[in-house]
Amino acid sequence: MTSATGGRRRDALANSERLIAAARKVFASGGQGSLEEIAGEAGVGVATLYRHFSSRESLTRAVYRSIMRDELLPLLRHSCAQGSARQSFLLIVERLLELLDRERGLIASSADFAVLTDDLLREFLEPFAVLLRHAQEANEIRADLQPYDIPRVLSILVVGLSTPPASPADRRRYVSLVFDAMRPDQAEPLPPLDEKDVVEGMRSGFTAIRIASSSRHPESSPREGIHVQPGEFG
Amino acid sequence: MTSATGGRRRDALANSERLIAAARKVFASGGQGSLEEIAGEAGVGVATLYRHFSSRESLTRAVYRSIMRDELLPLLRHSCAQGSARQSFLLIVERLLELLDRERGLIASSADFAVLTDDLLREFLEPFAVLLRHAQEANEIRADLQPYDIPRVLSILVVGLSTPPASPADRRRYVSLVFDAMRPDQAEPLPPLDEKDVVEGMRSGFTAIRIASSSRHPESSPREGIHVQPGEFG
DNA sequence: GCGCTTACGATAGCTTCCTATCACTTCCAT
DNA sequence: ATGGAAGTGATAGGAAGCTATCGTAAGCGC
Repeated sequence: MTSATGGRRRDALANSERLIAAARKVFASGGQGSLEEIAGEAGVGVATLYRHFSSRESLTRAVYRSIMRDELLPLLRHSCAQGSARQSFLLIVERLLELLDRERGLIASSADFAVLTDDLLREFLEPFAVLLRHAQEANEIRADLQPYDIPRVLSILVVGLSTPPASPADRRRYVSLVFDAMRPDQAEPLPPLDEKDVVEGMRSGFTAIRIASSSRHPESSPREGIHVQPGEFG
Repeated sequence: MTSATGGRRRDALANSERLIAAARKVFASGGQGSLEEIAGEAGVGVATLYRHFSSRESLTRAVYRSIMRDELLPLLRHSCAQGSARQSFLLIVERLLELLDRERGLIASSADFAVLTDDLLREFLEPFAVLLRHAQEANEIRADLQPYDIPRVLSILVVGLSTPPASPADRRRYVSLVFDAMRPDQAEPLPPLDEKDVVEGMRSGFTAIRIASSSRHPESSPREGIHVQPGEFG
């Protein structure tokens, strides 16, 4: 039981990563590609692909997570250290939209791109919560927004402006529109969040940022989660 | 060439409608159902299904359109005659969300539910434009929103709150949030719409409400469009 | 009513995703 | 270094979407 790798053999771990890299490459070429093609690109048999990822959806999720980890995590680390928190959210949405614009294959490969995006953004709940608190303390964002709202709103925006793909101008327009709704001087107090969501958010998001949505997708393995040092974003 | 039916034989037209009804029934039972199952339910062979609908996506689109026509059109007719236009938009989103909550099968059957929703809502551009103008004249909605924005914003909301399905409380919350962004006393003027969209909207939406997005889905036949009497919503 | 056109059912076959099996190889703890 | 656990490729096969064909039936213009 090699603690760092979750007890998996080194070759298995390597194959897993090669599969994700291969899928990422195939997706980047525009199409979703057959699973055989992806397995071939990774230099393994299709059976091995299925051993690591129970379905196309599962592989796609891993790829998406890998992209988010590479692109979003640095951005978040940087944002927390400095700058307007409201601006950071803007940056994150725009960055995400921009990179998804080049990832039509990934989107095509997702059976449910919206659910995927929502799940993955929820894994960033802790850093989002920190950013939100900063923004609210600076009176940049309305006080009745709660941490759980952030991944949800971001995913609604990202999905809504990726499918169908919006032009850069339209992206700016609708992102601005929604961000206008987050101003501190709002017209009406928001209706409350569903209690269930809040509780779930607290439980799965704040203690340790792993898979926030394991209940919806039990096959997802925790070892594939996005890992954030607890308290790193304070 | 029987003008009203677009020159199709009566039995073919009937089969088309039976197929839509059958699919609607199968979808309502929760699953997406195999196409053979749907064809069986309609009492026709699977080849006939493909003769009328080139793919599952095409059939799903027809079902979705049929639902929208049945549910949304009366609501729009009623809204235009009376009441707050802003309230009408609210009603439409909520109505749509409510009925989609019972249509998980339809959603599952859509390869791209977001594109479908966006396309279909765009077919209502004219009545939306009328409602918007009323709302703006009554200073209920910010003046820099344009007709084309309405279907887009509505589809973003509807899709974002249907996948993953949001609780009624969450739906109210996020609908309220976005509608707050549409208030007349907005913080910042919106960045402009993409010119291309505006032009396309004008061309395909305002002259005659048929298929607003024929360029993206050429296989859609005009005869299946949602028909609105020109000028009915004024 | 008649004949042409259109639409039909049945069926066979292709592709992709996915499951399952099995003999063989690689890794790793001891 | 070695035995056993973990991992692997190859492959066969099933389900579903989709295409294509063909002989037959039904609608429609005349």
